[in-house]
Amino acid sequence: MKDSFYDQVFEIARLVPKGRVTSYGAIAKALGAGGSARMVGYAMSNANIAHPKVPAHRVVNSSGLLTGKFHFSPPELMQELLEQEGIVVVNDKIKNFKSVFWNPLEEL
DNA sequence: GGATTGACGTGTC
DNA sequence: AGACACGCCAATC
Repeated sequence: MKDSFYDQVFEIARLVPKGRVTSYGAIAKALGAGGSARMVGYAMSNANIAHPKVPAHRVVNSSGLLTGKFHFSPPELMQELLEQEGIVVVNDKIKNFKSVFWNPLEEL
């Protein structure tokens, strides 16, 4: 499954710069999938076992909420990684989300 | 090959 | 502000 939708999602996810985050919808749009934001998230389920590793912690929902944190080995890992990159997370959501948001469409 | 599913998104109530 | 509903679309069963 190399040319599947998943791999495209992984690619974009890997392109997210350190200290920045993006949303599922943004990735979907960057892929031209538009409304298939759910697929992006669904694909990230494989991110845990995907190689090379995918910085899934840099991908959140449109509200900057860490929706998928419970999918990490330790759920708190997601926030940990984000904070390590200088991203402030409060109450499971990213602070200054708009400031750290990385738009794939603008970079690609 | 139809039905189910989902780490979403946007709009309403 | 918080809860609920519907739409979208590909992968999996």
